[in-house]
Amino acid sequence: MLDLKDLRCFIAVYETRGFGRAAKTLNTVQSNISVRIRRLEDEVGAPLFDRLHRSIRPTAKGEVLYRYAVKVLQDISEMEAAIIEQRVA
Amino acid sequence: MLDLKDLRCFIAVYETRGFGRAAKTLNTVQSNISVRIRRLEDEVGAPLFDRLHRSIRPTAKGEVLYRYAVKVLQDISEMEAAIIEQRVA
DNA sequence: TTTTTTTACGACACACGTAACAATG
DNA sequence: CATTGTTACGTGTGTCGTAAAAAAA
Repeated sequence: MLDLKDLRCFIAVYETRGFGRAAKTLNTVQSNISVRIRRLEDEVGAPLFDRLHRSIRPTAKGEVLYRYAVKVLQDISEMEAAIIEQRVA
Repeated sequence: MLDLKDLRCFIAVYETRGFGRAAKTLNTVQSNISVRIRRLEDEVGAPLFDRLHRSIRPTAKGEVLYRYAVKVLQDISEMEAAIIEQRVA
């Protein structure tokens, strides 16, 4: 089942163009990033990044996912802010 | 940290007006619902439901959360559909 | 007695960080 | 050799369902 951590992880990899750099961003290690991305790819049923020699590049599905993932996390931030401020939709 | 399962759980409780009924909806048991809602309330820092004698009622924060939670889950459904259809944002 | 939520508990699964590996430049 | 992603493993944390409790109608 889809997890928000997977989404945050994917976004970090997409934006930093690297598993190791994403790991630093999220204060964790490469191996955790690796398994999360692989599990995401298993769920999607297709690779999200092309592994090149020394860098990675998002696939077409990766590009699509990124736009939606950003929106979802923005909505969640908005929700959290609304809850503590007691603001109404 | 916020979890999508918590959100689904909260929505089920809100819509069914009961922990037990939510449990049936989600194919689980009351106790799991109870701990998830309590953890959500701990994160929010305030109760989301008023426990009445034989029923529950959402608090003001609960009402606010519900609107946003529904939107978040809708966005996620949209994202999942877009990924398998390769549709662009 | 039935229906509700809460709490305790044991078993299993998952997530995390460490470490080692392979491959590239 | 430095940097990349992958894999294996031990430990801890979490999740799940069962069972029992307490309260109310």
